[in-house]
Amino acid sequence: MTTLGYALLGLVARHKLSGYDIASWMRDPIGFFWTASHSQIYPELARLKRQRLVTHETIPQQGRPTKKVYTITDKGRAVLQAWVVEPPSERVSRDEFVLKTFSLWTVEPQAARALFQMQLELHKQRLQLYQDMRVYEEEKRGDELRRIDSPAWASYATLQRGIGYEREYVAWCEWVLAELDRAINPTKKRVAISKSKRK
Amino acid sequence: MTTLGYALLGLVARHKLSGYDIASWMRDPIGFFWTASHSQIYPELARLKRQRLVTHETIPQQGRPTKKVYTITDKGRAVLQAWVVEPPSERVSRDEFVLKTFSLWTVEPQAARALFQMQLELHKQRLQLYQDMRVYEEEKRGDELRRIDSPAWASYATLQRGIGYEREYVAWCEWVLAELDRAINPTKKRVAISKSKRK
DNA sequence: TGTACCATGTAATTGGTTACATGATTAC
DNA sequence: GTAATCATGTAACCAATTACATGGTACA
Repeated sequence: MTTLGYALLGLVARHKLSGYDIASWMRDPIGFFWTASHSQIYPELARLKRQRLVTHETIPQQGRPTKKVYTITDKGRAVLQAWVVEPPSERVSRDEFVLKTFSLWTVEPQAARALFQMQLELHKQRLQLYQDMRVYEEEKRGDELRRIDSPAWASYATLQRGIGYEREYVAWCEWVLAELDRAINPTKKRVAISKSKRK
Repeated sequence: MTTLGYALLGLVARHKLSGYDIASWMRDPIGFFWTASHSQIYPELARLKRQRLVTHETIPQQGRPTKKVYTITDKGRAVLQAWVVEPPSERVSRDEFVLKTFSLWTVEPQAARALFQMQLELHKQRLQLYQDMRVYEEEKRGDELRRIDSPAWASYATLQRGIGYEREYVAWCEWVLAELDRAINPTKKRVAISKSKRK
């Protein structure tokens, strides 16, 4: 079984979904840390079906291609549960941007600054988005978010991780920018820039 | 050019290194967010050489295989610099553990607890390690860490990211554990468990 | 008339991991 | 003796991305 397989099981354990539906969910990363495209999803669903971890109904439609709607089987649920509680195989989380930072000493501070400014904006935006999602979920789900056996709670837990991740990324970008600024305006005892000091 | 190629350029821009040396550095992730094994490194070095981005001296040794020590070329440095300031292609950072969390609602709270406890310890350890490294670097490098055109500063910047990442991961694990505990000891107004409250 | 959405697949390519292959030296 | 370190490579496999392939409906 591949990790993608478990991702798909995790989705069909929640809802009946077609391959197309799954592909739409996974265009944005599910749980904020996993994506896949339809070209990976369709063959994987076929594999899951051969292993009897999912079944599907074939639903003919008027004026649209026939679709297959997948459901998890008891065997599938058991396999999913076994995987969930298994300690994860720890692979490095690669981050191209941090790798760039590793060689940041080779470039002009001004260019580095522009780069980090962009990245800061990107992560600020995502953070804002996730925080809005949190507010929305809290309002919409209410008590469901306190039941750890509800899918809503699990999604909320991954959302928390997304928020923490982005918040930390933002803070790090700001730290690097401050370092770069220190080098760009050489020590003139920077006074009263407090306007941009939005903390 | 592949991202790995730039990682190698970033290393040989700092020191003269053999393929073996590079493989040793990259067993642990460089910049805390990139690894590679020798089977990937040797062919990539050959490719970089064909493109004249690196050169090597062949160094025969007594009682050891001849080694090739690589250096970056001017062309290589130019290519590296151009890549560094280029905005990164944004790929999702996959995290199998967060994906497991997405399906955590399907399993027993006790099993989930054990899982998160393990993960918490793991990230606490890494955090401690990184923090020790920071102290060590600060003592050893001193003023070099204030010069943004020094490799030491760049490494320090990536270390900061590693620390932030792990600190946030720890906080998130603790949050999930608190949630799980809330469900495990049903609302008995948890009093005086303060012994295990190590904050 | 062209773009977006619904719907499902296969093929080619790239990047990364694991395994295969060889062989001397040093330290326990 | 046996494991770890030094030293370099190739081959096989797997996962993920990008491209190829088809075709109707809805909407601006």
